[in-house]
Amino acid sequence: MEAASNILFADIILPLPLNGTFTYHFLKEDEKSISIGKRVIVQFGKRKLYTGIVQTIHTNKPEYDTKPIETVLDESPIIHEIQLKLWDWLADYYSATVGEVMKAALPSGLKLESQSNITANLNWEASAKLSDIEETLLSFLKTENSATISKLNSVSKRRNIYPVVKSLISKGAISIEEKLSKKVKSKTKPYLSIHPKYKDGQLLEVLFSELKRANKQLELLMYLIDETNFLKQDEVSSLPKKKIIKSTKFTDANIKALVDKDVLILEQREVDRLDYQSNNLQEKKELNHFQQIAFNEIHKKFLEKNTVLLHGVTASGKTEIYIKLIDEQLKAGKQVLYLLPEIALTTQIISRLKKVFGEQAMVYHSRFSDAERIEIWNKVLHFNKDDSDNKCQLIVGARSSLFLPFSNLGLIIVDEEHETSYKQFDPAPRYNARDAAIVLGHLHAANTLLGTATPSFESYFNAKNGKYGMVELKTRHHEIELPEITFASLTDAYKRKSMLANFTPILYEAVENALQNNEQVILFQNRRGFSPFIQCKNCGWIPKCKHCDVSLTYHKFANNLQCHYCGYSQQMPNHCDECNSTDVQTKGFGTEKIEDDLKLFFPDAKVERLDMDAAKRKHGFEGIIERFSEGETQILVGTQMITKGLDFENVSVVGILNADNLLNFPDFRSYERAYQLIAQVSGRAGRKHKQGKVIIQTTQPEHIVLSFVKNNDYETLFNSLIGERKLFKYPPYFRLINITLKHKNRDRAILASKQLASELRKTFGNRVLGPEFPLISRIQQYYHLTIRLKFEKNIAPTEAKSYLLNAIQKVKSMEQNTSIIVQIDVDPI
DNA sequence: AGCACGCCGACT
DNA sequence: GTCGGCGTGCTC
Repeated sequence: MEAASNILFADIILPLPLNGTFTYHFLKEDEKSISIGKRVIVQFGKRKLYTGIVQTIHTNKPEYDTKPIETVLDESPIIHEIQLKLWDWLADYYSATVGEVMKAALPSGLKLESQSNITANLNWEASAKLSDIEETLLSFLKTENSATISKLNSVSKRRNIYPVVKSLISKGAISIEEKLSKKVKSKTKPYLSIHPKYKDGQLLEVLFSELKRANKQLELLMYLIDETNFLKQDEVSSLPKKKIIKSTKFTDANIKALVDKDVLILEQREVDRLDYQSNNLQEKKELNHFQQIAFNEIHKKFLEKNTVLLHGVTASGKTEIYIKLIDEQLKAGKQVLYLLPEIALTTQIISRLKKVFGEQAMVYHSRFSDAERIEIWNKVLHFNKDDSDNKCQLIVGARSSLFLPFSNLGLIIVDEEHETSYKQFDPAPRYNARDAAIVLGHLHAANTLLGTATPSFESYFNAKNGKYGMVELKTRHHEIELPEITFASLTDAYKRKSMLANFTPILYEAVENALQNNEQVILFQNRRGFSPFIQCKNCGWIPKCKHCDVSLTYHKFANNLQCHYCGYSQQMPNHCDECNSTDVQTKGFGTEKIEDDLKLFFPDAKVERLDMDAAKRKHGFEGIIERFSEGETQILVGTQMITKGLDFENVSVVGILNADNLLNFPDFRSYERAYQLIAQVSGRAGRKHKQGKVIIQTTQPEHIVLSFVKNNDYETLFNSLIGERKLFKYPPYFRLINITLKHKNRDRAILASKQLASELRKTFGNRVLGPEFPLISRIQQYYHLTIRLKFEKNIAPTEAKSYLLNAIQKVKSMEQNTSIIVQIDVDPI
C-alpha cells in the first residue's frame, strides 16, 4: 500500500498485561525469516527488551513511529495459528490480555525477558573502527562471557547503554543470547563399555589372568562381555552404569576398579531427558460388559456432539475406557490430550497410561524443569503423524498442557471434570481448563470427553439439555460394592460425653476394627494445621494476621501461628497479648491435631498426614502416597488432597471428621461441593469382595445432602437443587462475573467500588450485586471488595464485557482511583 | 507490568 | 540547597 515499499510491519504479542498487540517494522529483505508464530526480540519502552510472538504481518504503517524487530529467535514458528486462536479466545472470554495468556502459555524458557543475556561473538572481526565505548563494552563482554543489559548499564556508568548494544548487535559483534539453546543442556548418564583393545583375543587372555585374584572384577567383566555381545559384534556397545548396579550384585567399587585399570571406559552419554518407560508394554485390558456398552455409547454420541460427559460411579473403570479411546486415536495418527487436576498428577493414573502407551505418553506439568518442558514442547510441535518416532503423541497433564503446540488433536479427555482446580485463579488469565479444552477441541475438530463420578452442575446441565452427549456408567468393576455409609451424630456423642478427642465411638471402633484386620483407614478433615485459631480463655483474645483479616492457624509441627492467606507466620505466643494470661487454648481442629490424636489412641499404627504442608516437603506427596499404597502406613489423614484420583486397594474405612464444615459453607455451590467431596472421599473405600465403610461425623445426620450421598443419588441431588439455581439466578442458568477491587486504603476501596457499582447499574440494573466485603476482607494489606454480575445466558458476553471494561476504565480514571487494582473473574468458582 | 517524569516533604 | 516519597501517564 502506501508504506515505503521495502518496509513491512508485524503486530507482536508481548507478555504484558496491556491490551492489544504492538507494531514493529522490519525490512522486506528479512521477510523470509519473520513469520507468524515465531519469537522475536523487540525493544519496548526506553530500555526494556521482550520476547514477543509475531501475530500478524502487514504493510499498514501506523500513525506512530515504529521500532524495529531486533532479533528473530526461531528458525520456524514455535506455535501454530491454532494456538493463537485459542489465546485470542481465552483473552476475550476471560477478559485478560493476550499478553497475559502468552505468559501462561509458554514455558518460561521460551520467553526470556529484558534480563536477556548479551554475549560477544568471538569470531567477529571489526570492519571499521569502533567507538571507545563500543570497544570497552565489547572487551568487557569478552572477559565476562555474558552479561545482562542491566549489568552492562551499571558497569558502563552511562545513562543508557542500549544504543551501544544496539549498534554492536547491528554490526554483528555481539548477540542476544538465546536462552532456549543455553538453557536446554542435555542430560547425561554414565555408560560403561569394554575397552575396544580387548577385541584382541590375546590381550583378553592376559587380562583374564591378571584378574584372577580379583574375583568380583572378573565376574563383572564376564557379565559385560556377555551383555554387550562384546566378542560377537564389531561395534563396542555400552550399558548404563545405573542398570548394572541395579540389576546385578556388582558395586560401584567393582566398576571403579576396572575403570581405573582402563579395562572399562566410562563415558557420559546424552540421554533423552524425558523419562520414558521401558518398552515392555502392558496389554490393554478388555472392557467388561458395562464398560463396553459405555464405550460404544461414547462413540455414538461423538457422531452428533463434540463433547460428551461420561458420568461413571467411582471405581467403575473409566480409565480403561479412556485407554481404549486413546488407543484408537493414536493408531489413527492423532494426538491426544489427557487433562488431570494438578494434584492427581503424580499418581497411579500416569503410571497406568505409561504402562500401556510407553513412549507415546508423556506427562507435562508446571513442576517439571524448564528444560524438560521445552523438550516436550518441541516434541509436540514437531509431531508428524507419518513419523515413526511418535513420542509425546499422548500428553497427560495439568491445565497448562492446553497450551502445547498441538497440530492434530483427535481427542481431549478432561478427567475429574468437576474439579475446581481446573480454574486458574491467581494470575490472569483466570481460565477454566475444562471449558477451554472444549474450545480447543472445536478448534481442532476434535472430540472432548468429560469424565467424573460427580459432575459439576454446569456439565450435567449441559448434558441433560443436549448440548453435550451423556453416557452413564453405574456399575463398579471388580465386584467392588459401593461402601456402606453411616452417619455418626456429633451432637449425640457430645451429649453422652462419649467423644474420644474428635472421634465418635462409631468412628473410633471402625478404625480399631480395620487395624485389627490389617486393613487401612483414610480420615478426612478439611483443615490443615493443628487448630484453626487459638483463644485466650480469660479475655477472649484471638491472634490475627497482621496483613489479612483472618485468625492465625496454629501449626504444632512447625510450632508457630500461620496465616493461610498470605503465608505470614509468627511464634506461638505463651501468653495473651491483651491480658497477659497464660491460659491460651487451641480451638477447633485440623489435620495435625487428628494425626496427634491417632498417635495417642493407636500407638502401634503408622499414621501419616497428607496436606499441603506435608506435600510441600521434597517428594512429600509421592512418598506419602507410595507408603500408603504399599501398606507401610495404616492410617492416612488428609485434606482435599486425598480425594483426587487416588486408588488404594486395602482401604476398608473412610472417616469424615466433620461434614458440617462442608455443608455450612456460605456459597451457592456449597451443597454441590459437599456432595462431590464426600462422594469422592467415600469412593476411596472398598476392597475386592468386601464392602467398605464410610463414617461421616456431623451434627446434621438428617441433612438432605447427606441422604443423597448415602443413596449415591446424584441425579436427585441435582434435580432438587437446580430449581434454586434458576430462582436465585445462579449458574448454570446465569453467567457470573466477579469484579474484585483492591486498595490498601479501606475508604478508597469502598468509594471506588461504590462508584463502579453505580456506573455498572446504569446499564446492567439489578444484574449488579454489591459491592460487599468478601469473607476475608483484607489480604496482604489490601482491602478487597467484590461486585458480582449475573447475566442471562442470552446476553452477548462480548458486548457486556466491553461495557464492563469501559466502566472500569472510567472509574479508574476518576480522582484518587488510579492505584485501585481491579480484577475480573469470569465464571468464578 | 515497568519505568520516567514531576511535584512535595525532611534531611546531610 | 538535594534526596526520595509515590501519584500519573506512556509504552508500538
